[in-house]
Amino acid sequence: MPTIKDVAKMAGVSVATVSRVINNSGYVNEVTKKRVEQAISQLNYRPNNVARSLFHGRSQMIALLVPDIMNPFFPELARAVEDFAKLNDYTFVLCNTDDNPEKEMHYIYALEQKSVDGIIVVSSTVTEKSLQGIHVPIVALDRIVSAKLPSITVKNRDGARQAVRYLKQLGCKRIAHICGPDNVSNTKERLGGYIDEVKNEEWFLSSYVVSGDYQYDKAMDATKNLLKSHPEVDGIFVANDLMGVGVLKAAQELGLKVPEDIQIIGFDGISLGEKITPSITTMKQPIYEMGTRAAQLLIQQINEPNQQVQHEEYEVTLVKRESTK
Amino acid sequence: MPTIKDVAKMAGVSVATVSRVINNSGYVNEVTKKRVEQAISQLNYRPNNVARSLFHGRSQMIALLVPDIMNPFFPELARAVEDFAKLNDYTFVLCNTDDNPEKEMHYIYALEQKSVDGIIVVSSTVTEKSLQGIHVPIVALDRIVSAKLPSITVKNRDGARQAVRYLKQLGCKRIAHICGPDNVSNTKERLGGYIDEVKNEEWFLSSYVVSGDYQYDKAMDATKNLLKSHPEVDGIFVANDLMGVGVLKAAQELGLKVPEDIQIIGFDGISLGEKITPSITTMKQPIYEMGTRAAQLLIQQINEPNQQVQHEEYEVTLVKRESTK
DNA sequence: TTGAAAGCGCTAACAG
DNA sequence: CTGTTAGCGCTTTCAA
Repeated sequence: MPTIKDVAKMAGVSVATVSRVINNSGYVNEVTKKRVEQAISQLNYRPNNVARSLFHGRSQMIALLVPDIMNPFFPELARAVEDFAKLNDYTFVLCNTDDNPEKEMHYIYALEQKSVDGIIVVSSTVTEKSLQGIHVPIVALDRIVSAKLPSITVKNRDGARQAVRYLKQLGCKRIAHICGPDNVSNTKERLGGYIDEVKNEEWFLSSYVVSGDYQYDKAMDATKNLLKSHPEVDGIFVANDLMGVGVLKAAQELGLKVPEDIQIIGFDGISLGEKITPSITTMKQPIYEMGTRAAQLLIQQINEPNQQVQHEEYEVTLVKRESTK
Repeated sequence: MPTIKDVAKMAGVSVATVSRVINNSGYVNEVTKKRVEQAISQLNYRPNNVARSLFHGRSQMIALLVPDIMNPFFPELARAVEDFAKLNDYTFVLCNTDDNPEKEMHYIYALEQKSVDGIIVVSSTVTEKSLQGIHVPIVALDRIVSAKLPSITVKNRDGARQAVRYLKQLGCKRIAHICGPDNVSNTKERLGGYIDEVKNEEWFLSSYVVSGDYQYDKAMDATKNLLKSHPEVDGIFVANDLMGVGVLKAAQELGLKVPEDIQIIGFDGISLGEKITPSITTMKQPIYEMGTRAAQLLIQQINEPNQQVQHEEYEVTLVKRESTK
């Protein structure tokens, strides 16, 4: 790999001049500029970004930490962040944390030590305390981490209420809820919305709420158990679409017809939900918009570190599909 | 952020000694070591990796470039690479290229300029020529890029033949094929395998082959058209599982029962294939193993640059599920 | 308009 | 066992 010195030598100038040409900064004679440019292209020179980062203390790189790269929700989010990053000349990288606090902190440390300029985290284990000593700007996405961290989320409670009301409106008499892991902020909110709507129903039982941990497998198992012990359930509000697919599978394996015997409504609006049969009715988050906005907020933070902390909440919208009547 | 100097000052030693402590290299008195360690923890010092990278010319980071992060096949692959990277103390990052040559080269350049130690690419647009002037070790995964690049792939042709033979064995009389984009190496191989098995059948028509571009939407549309003009088709070999889901959807929208009216077999073995109903019979690739092996090969390359170029081909295995009888 | 030189934070001879 | 120093490749004063 040629360095700036090689270029300087070849062009018969100093490295400072080459630097000026590369960065289009300061004065440089048109003629020498041409000479330098020629040397650059002849040597196929590309500046070493590590050296640049060392000097500037930044790397023009941002990262997104997601808990589960296999849940399509996160790749969709990643796409948005990536696009916005590219538009703003940031290199984008994606890291998978398994919602494992150690992996999470490992990445955050590693990235900061690489002078990453900012990090967007989807996390339920990062805390204000664990972030002490971290200086990179961080934005929380999808889940609230701390009041001190800017965040982009949706109106989970609202969305959940809408979902449950819709099931009622469709005639469901016994509505259950498959929720996420209880340490995730949006699990609580979605569960809260469900409870709001059912707590005064005389049919409501606390055993109508079971956890699927935001995972397909667990949701499927949980649903089978639920429906075996509570065959009267005729509607399920599922806290995310991935689990929704599992609930569907469970229902079908138990010989139940969807939506005739049991109606299902999910949350997220991932595209997988419409790819399958029956397609899943869902509370759709503006995924792309959220990812974009998180990236935008992050870049703002990077450029002006002492912004006011913002918490933005997006609306979710009901998308009617085949898993409901 | 404290630097090595701050630590040195606080501990009353030179930066060299601090460096020795950090890296556990050379001799250092137990007592001074303790002092240094104390200073480190008091200052919450973490070495600046950019400076290290600049010195060493490497970053302990590897990257994976995938064409479509929304196709679950790639996240699954990514998981494997990530795990192996972590085991070997490499930071892992994932980049999405959309199979867009510019994005691909952009990433490759950007990563090389960041002193990334190695790159695994799933690509159909990178060529030997476009890689001129690139010095990072590269390993091709899933698709062959050039004879000069080590690669990890599967026996696509073989797998395709097995798939088609299985459909025949199940009684299919007219078997169609939904293939991938024609610039991808494995599209040709899978198509080749299909052709091998059907070219001598008197029923075979070239219009039984249509492209779905490895995308859900396109595969669905293509299948609808296919089945409208060729209602006699009773079996489809689909070049990947994601398209398989689309084919399923198309069949169902046309009112066809799977597998009663039409049987479907996919390729890849992504976990989505078993999550849906009916689950998709498929030719399963050893995804995790392949990702792991690619990472291993890459790290070998990094450590000993002039290895012999290896091309490894894994077997695929038939996994019978509900989309076939 | 250009060059010399300091320095970003770290490591690795080399000398003591 | 420890410190001094050069240098990784680049940018940016400061002088000329």
